[in-house]
Amino acid sequence: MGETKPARTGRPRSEFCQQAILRAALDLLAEEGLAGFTIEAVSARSGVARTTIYRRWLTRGALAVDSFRHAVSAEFTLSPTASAVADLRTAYLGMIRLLQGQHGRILASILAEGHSDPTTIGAFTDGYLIPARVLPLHILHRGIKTGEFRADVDPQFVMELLFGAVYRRLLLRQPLDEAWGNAVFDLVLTGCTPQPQQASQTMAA
Amino acid sequence: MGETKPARTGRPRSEFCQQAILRAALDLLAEEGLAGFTIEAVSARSGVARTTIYRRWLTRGALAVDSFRHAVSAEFTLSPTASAVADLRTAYLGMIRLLQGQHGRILASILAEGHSDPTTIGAFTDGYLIPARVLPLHILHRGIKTGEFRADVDPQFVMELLFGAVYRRLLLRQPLDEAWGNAVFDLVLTGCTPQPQQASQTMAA
Amino acid sequence: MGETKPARTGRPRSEFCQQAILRAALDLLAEEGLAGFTIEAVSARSGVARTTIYRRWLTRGALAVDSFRHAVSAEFTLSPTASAVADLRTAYLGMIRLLQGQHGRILASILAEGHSDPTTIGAFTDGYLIPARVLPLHILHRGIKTGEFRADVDPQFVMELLFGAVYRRLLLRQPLDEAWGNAVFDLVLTGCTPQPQQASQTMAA
Amino acid sequence: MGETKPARTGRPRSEFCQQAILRAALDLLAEEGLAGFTIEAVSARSGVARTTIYRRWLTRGALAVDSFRHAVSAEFTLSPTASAVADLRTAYLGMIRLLQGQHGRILASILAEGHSDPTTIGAFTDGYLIPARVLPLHILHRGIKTGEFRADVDPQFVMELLFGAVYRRLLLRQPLDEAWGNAVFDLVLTGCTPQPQQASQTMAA
DNA sequence: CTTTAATCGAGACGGTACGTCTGGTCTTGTT
DNA sequence: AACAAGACCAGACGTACCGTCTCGATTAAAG
Repeated sequence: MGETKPARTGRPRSEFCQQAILRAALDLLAEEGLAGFTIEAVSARSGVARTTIYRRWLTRGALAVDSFRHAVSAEFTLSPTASAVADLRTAYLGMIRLLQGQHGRILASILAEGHSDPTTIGAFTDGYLIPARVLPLHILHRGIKTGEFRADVDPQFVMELLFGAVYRRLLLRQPLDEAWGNAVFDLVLTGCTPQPQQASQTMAA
Repeated sequence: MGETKPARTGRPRSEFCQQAILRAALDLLAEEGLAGFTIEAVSARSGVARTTIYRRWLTRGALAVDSFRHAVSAEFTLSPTASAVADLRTAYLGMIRLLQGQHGRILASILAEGHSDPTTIGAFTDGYLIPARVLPLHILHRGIKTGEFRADVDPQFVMELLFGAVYRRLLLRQPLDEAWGNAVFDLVLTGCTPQPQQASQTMAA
Repeated sequence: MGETKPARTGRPRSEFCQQAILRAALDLLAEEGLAGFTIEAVSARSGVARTTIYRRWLTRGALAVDSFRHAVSAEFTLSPTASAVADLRTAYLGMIRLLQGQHGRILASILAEGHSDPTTIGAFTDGYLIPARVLPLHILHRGIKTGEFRADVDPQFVMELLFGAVYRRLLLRQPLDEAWGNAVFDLVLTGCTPQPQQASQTMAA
Repeated sequence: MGETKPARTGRPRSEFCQQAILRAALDLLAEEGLAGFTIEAVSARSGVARTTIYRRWLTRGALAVDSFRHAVSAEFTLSPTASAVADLRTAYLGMIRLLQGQHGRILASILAEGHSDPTTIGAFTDGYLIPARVLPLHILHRGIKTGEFRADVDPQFVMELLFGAVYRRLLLRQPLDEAWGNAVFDLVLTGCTPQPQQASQTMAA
């Protein structure tokens, strides 16, 4: 990888600094949101010089995304069952549970920051969204094969609906709870499962 | 109204300034997003003194929300037809069409700003969301009465799903197009219309 | 006078306002000096509208000078004795006593303000200094006639020395006390009274 | 000195900036007095960022005093003669000559600023007045020893009278000229030199 | 007994400067 | 090289007053 050998010579980067910075960034994002999430503040809180942070992250957003990944990583392990629907629901509710606390606030920060800085959403998409989707997409594809889901269902599209509702609540500072998550899941699922008669045709008429 | 007599005395506020400020704010939000949306910049662009802006809006977010309302107001007129479903779809697609351009960018700005400033989402909810929902909610209630929608459908919840997907795309800078809008609408609708057999029960099993 | 008929018609100016403004101005100058002496503050404290103050005084300095005059006026009555020197000393010490408190602070304000605004020192000179000097100058002239003072003494110059020392102490925030005042008076007097042999000639040699 | 090692680390302060700021401050004070002497203006004129100025001087007055010192420093060299009186007169007239131009205006600015800000007069006293007095006080003490001045003369007090008159003229915007300076000096001197008979006793009587 | 004309309170308005905060860059010496 | 420390430029923040202006509401004397 190009990443493995960026610096062969000179003093190596301190792993200790890395941890201190990510920790401080995470705390600040959780406590005060974007407003308090300032390179200056991260530096002060972590005890690492400002220069060091700038050297490692080009933008505030990149640091935020890395902090989020650092916090969420290794949170997920899922033991698959026979039912793809059940597995998906478990994964979805797990995510909602996670986002109820600090992590939801941080995710919202990233989305907000992304509005002014395209590279942030790039980093978020590539660094988190896509990897995180591998598992649920896999479940969906499995379900399509077993017939639990309709064949014409677009897995990406399903994810979009499921999480669109979540993002909206996060940004509007409305609470996420499991009952609500189940309701969202149920409604979306209804549109994904095989049914005797297609409803949408009638409507378009 | 209680609003008509807030200040009987003193020099009245200039309506000209009001327009100039809202216009400038709108343009800046559309062109540069939150980053360029600075009171200083609004002042410079509108030719109105900074103090005058501060006098009228307590926060940047409040100004953003007002700009958005000012721009969107009187965009909507809907001639109802016999079908509640068709009316709702028309309204939804109309909104999507509107948000494809500048207005989408501005709405995203408001959501982003709202992350750091709770009053902004308050202003957005009270000043825009709730009033704007009156019409679609009315359509939904009508549809429930006529049996086009299932009786146990929560209109608020339906709106949440429909627009959650939209907000998510706006924030992730993904394009809104009508085909996509129709697909969202179809899927959500499937979960709202009467069906021979309830799907979700089977699934939860 | 040109002053008696500036406005024959219309609503006459309120004497009550005049008093309230001068009072408030005086208090502010005494309490906070020039820094707190703001038209806004005078307005707030006096309860009189800002416009009204601007209508009556063209500059801040003019108001300050008027306040000082208003406060000092009618403080002085002097019953002359046989000795011009004694009368002058009495007047001088009386002035020092007066300037020990608030009035000294206010006088310093006027001098300070005058630095940035020439009209203020004009107003001070014409409105206070010159009238206030009439009495001491009269005493000095009397003393010259009686031979208590040397014939070649310039009364204005004597006043300058006596009060230069006072102004200096006021501006450098050093205390004025009567012992000091007496010392100043004695030293200056030595240079004004007839003496057997002229000292200064020897010195210049 | 404790001053030599206040900050060993970090980027050292730019001497170039220091000079540019002091120069600009001096020019502004001379040209427009306190009114135009604004941190903003100093920054604009010197080309140095506002923050840099704030970092180095806590108050406007402190900067003014430093500017004055910077301008006056190394103006004075005096070659002592046999006569203490002559030396003192030379020093006094030298100072008056210096204060006739820009420097007088600047000194007045400092006194004026000092009225609202005690730290300014503190800085002025400690940073300029006291050091500048060393030489004349020395002359006076010498003169007392040699009998040119009376033994009971207080040197500080003499200086006070000499310069009180100067300050007064500066603040009242009256011109300083050498003839006047000589007259002040003569009069004050008369009170300091040995005389056949004490005048003040007669007066108090 | 109306005009008439100035005063008064209230507050909007365009400015200017304040002092603070953060961003990003740079220049030191130290590790 | 990386790192800590901190100077530096740039620019927006929100506040405080400035002096001017527009209102409507008083208030006396003149018509």
